[in-house]
Amino acid sequence: MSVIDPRILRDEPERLRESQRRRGGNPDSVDRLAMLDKLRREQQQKYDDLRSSQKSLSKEIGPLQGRVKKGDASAQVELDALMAQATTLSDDVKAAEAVVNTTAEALAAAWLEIDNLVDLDAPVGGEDDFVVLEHTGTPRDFAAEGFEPRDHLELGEMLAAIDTERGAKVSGSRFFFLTGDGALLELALLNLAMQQAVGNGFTPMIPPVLVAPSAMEGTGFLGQAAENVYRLPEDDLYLVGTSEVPLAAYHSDEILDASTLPRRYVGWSSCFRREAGSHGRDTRGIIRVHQFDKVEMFVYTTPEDAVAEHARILQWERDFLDALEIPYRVIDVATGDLGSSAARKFDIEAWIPTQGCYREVTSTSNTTEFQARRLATRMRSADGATRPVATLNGTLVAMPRVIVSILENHQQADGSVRIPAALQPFLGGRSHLLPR
RNA sequence: GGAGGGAUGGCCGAGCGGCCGAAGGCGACGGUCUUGAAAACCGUUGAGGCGGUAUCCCCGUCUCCGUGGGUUCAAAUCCCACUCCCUCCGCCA
Repeated sequence: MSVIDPRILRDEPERLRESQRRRGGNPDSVDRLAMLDKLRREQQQKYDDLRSSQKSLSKEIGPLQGRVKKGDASAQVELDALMAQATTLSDDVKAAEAVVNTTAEALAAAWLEIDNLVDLDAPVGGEDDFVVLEHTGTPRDFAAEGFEPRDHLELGEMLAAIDTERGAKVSGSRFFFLTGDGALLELALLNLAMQQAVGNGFTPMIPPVLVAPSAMEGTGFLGQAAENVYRLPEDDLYLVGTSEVPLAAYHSDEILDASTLPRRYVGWSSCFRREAGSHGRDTRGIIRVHQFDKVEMFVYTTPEDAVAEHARILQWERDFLDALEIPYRVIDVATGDLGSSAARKFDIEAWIPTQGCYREVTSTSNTTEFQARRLATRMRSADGATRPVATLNGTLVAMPRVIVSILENHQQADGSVRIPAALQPFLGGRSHLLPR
C-alpha cells in the first residue's frame, strides 16, 4: 500500500524529497522508503520463484501416489525422492515468505509516514507564511457608531444563547450549552447550509462519529494530529474530529464508476477535539471547544478535476459567508501548515471585532489521491482502467465560530443582534435576537 | 447478554485436500441476425504485486474465496482464534 504513486518514488524521488522539504520535514525518509521498496521487490521475486517450483512439484505428487496405490514399486521410489525435495522446498518457501512479509510491513509503515505531495503552487514556509488572496466585506467601525463592541460570550449570555459556565460544570472546560435562541441559531444555520448544499448537488449525510482505526488512519489523522483525537480503548474506536473521516471512508475498498463522478456529499455531525497543546489559548467563549457541530462538504472526483473542484468548494464556502454578511479574507495556507494529507489548503478567516483580527472559520483541502490510496477508493474509467480517485473536503459551517462571527459582527449598541436576511426564514422571520 | 446460522467474483449461487481464480445463472460489454429494437445464438467479462525492449496492447509469474494463525509436499476445501452479517430470546434509546 503506497500513499502516493510508487512510480514517483522509483522514477522521480527528487519530487518526493522536495515535497518533504517544503513541508519542513525530513527528505531522508524518502531514501529509506526507496531502499525498502527495492528490497521488497527483490525478496518478492525470490519468493515467487520458489513458490512456483513448489507448485509444479506438488502437482506431480498426486498422480505418483495413484500409481503407488496400484502397487507400482518404481513409483514408490520416485515418490520418496519427490517428497524429500518437496519438504525442503516447503521450508524454503516459508522462510522466503517470512522475509518478504517483514520487509513489506516495514515498507507499509514507512509509506504511512510520508506526507502527501504538496501542490507546487502552494506558498512555501511555515504557519505565518500564508498568502492572503482576497478580502471581502468591510469590518464595522464601532468607534464611529459610538459604542464599544461586546465579545461573543457577553452577547451570548445577554441573549441567553450560550452557557459556558454550566458547560464547564457538567463536562469540564471547553464545553458549552447552546440555549434558547443559541440552539435555534445553530439549527437555522444548519438548514441554510443544507439548503445551499443540496441546491449545489450535494447528497446530505448524517454519518457515524465513532469510527474504526482504519478510517482514522486512512484519512491521515493518526499522524502528527493523533494527539488531538479522542480514543475509546475499550472498544478500539475513535471519536472523529470532523465528518471528513466517515465520509472519506464511506467508499473505502470500492471502485466507483467514472461516470458517477464527481460525487458530492455534505455531512452534518458533531466533532470532537482534545485540543492538546492549546492550553491557555482561546479559553474564553466558544472559539476553541472540545465538541461542536459542523457541516462539511466532501467530494470524490477525478485527479484531473481536483484543482477545479477545489476552487468550486472555496466559492461555495464564500457564498455561505456572503449570505451571512460576515467580512472575511481568504488565505492560501503555506506548505508547512498543510497537515499530512493536503496538497493545498485554503482557509477563510472571519473578522472578529473584539479581537481585531481574522480567525479561521472554514478550511478546504485538496487531498488529491492521498486519502483514496490509503482507503483503497478507486475509479473505473470508460476504457476499463482502474486508478485512485481524488478527494476534497471543505467546511460549510463550523457552528461555534460562525455563531461567534454573527454575534460580534451584527451586534447592536443595546446588545441585540441583527439576523442576516438569508437566515431570517429559518428563525421564524425575526429580524433580531433580543437580550432577555 | 444467551442460543443458532452464515461470510466465495458486479449480483445470485456451486465447490470429493491436488486437474479451482474458482461450475452454473443473472447483469454488463462485443458480435451474428434485423430497416431499427427485442428475442435467439456466439464470444468477452474480478483486483493487485513483480518481471518481460512493457505508461496502451500482449506474455510470464505470484497473491487474493471475511481477517489472522495452524496442519499438509499441496488448503476456497481440514483445525483454531477473531471480525462482521442474519434469525430467535432477553434488555433498552
